[in-house]
Amino acid sequence: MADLLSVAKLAGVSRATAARAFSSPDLVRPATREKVFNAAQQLAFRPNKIAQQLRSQATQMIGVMVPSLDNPVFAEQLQAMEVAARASGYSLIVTTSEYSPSREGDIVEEMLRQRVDGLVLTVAEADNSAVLNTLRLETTPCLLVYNPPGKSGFPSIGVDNRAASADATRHLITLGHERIGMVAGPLLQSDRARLRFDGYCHAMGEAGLIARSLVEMTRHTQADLKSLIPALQVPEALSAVICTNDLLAISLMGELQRAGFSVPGELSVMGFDGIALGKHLYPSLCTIEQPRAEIGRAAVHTLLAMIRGEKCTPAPLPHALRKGESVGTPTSRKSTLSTL
Amino acid sequence: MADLLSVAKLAGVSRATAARAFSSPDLVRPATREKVFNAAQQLAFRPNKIAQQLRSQATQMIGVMVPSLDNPVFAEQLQAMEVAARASGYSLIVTTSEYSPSREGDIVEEMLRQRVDGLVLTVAEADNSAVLNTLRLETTPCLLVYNPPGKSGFPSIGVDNRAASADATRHLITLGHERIGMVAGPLLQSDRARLRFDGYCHAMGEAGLIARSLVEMTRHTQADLKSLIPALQVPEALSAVICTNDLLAISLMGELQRAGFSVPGELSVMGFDGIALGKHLYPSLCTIEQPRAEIGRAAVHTLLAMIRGEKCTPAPLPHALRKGESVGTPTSRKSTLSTL
DNA sequence: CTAATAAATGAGATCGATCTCATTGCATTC
DNA sequence: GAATGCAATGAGATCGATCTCATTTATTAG
Repeated sequence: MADLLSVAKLAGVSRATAARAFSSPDLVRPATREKVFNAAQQLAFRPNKIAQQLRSQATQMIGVMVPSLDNPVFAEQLQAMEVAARASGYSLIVTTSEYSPSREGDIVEEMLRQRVDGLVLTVAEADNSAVLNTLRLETTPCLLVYNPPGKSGFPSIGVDNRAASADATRHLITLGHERIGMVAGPLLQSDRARLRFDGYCHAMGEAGLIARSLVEMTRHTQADLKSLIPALQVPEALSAVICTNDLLAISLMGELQRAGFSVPGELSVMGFDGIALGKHLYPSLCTIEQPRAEIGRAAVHTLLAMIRGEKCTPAPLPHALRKGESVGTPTSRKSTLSTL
Repeated sequence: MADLLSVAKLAGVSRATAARAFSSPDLVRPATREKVFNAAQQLAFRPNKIAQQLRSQATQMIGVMVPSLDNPVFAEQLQAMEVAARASGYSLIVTTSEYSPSREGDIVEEMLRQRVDGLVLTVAEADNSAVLNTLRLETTPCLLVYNPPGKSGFPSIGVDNRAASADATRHLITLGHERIGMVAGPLLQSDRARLRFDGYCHAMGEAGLIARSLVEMTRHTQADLKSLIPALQVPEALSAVICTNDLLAISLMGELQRAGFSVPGELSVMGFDGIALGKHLYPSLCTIEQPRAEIGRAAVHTLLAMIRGEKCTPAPLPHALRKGESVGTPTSRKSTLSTL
């Protein structure tokens, strides 16, 4: 691959002049500039970013780590990030921790070696995170996404999980539900899932209702969900459940219907996240919509500001309650489902 | 950030020795090695990949371009790619073309400037693609994913779309369906969607059935899908439709049900892709499963082989027919849906 | 037409790691 | 004790672009 030096030679100028023809064309006489451009054309010259990065000590690359791209909530965020980053001349190095805190460290170390200009991370646990403790000593700007801001001290982009979950709960309460449960995936270890549980408890208490102890599943598989159904058939009937994320809600809804229960007739199901697909299902998923694309864009723009050296304390982004057919009033219910 | 030179100084050795302590420890006397390691530790030395890349003329980075991460079929592939790449010491630069051929060129150029060791692309049109024509002149290994192998001349990872679609059609025919339609998204311009239409036509002809002219939607929105429903209510009733992808199938299914039609009672709906969510819906989506994760892994391994200089002509990966509740027999049908 | 000033260009260093080649040091052998 | 050999280390070049500073060329003024 042709480099600047060969272009310069062919054009009969020095490296410096050839470089200037590209980076500051107005410092170069038009005639000379043309000679350089022609030479570059002939040799199919393509500037080497690596050399530029080494020289300029900036890579224009953002390191991104999400738990998994199998969950659309992260994929949709990433899609928006990519567009926003590219619009600002940045590229993304994308990695997935597969929900494993131990991998988080290796991944981040690798990205630091690559000298990314900044990091956008979603970690398992923002407080008490090994990676974040390491990063605190580094100068590379780092921004959290979805993780609640907190002791970690890092700026964070996302919604107020506690408030959002409380809103979801109140929505059900307003519809007349009283026996409301919460179902969490295998990731209750996740900080945001816990906040969602908090919010639910808060809203329940506020309405004088009993927050049921939460159903936490060890794994998120079809079999596990199925096994959840009999577990729901005990003394007191639940009329609604909130799932800590949409994937879980959709799966649960499917299993309930498959087992012959009507949603929302016998049980209302609410999700959390607002993945795009939920809108198109029947019944459509009632959920808390996190503005995934907006979160992605805000993450990029905030990080770029941090890279420029600005101090950033982003405010939580607004969530929205997305009504959906998966939630109804409890009145019409003739349930056989029971509480735990 | 501390560099090797400062480590060398602190350790009282030359740069060369310090470098060797890391890259070929056995060439360095144990005592010296220790001095270097200690110095590195003290200075929090972190090797600079950029310098290594410039020197070694290899980045250990793979450039990936997919149309959009909003479609789980790409997100799931990418998830597997990331894990496979990391396992081999490679990183991914991820970009999205947003289905725009014009963006494809810029994106690939950018990745070439970054000197990625190889490219994994999903383009709009493999034959007659501007990007691929450019890349043909380059030495950077390039591999297509999902795009059918063809005139482009680039190796390609994916299933046999034509055969898979024919299998889907035959599945419906075997169940007794005769009036089978096909619904395509806004992307019939996409090469794979056309092959799927071909396969459908082929299987229909083979069974002596009439391949309906295909319904192509200009956009893939809820409103558009809704408008499709009356368009289906003409003279002859369809008993089944195949959608060119799962997202479309899921949305269609939702709209049909919302409009009061029973799936599969009045209309069987089949998808294509096999995104994970389809399994958990009710009715679960009957579809052609592309092995997304396997495709992602194969893409990485094949590309790495190409980078090593091996010639690669990967065989199509096997697809699978995933049975699902969205498809039934036409007998029980009391349809009001009609053909076009 | 020359002096003074501005514009254009070139030489060389730099970013950080690594490779080649030369040199030093130590040990083995006769 | 000198010679031969290998192990360990250092000096310097290299990867490709860009920046600083010096130098040359062009321009304007007097």
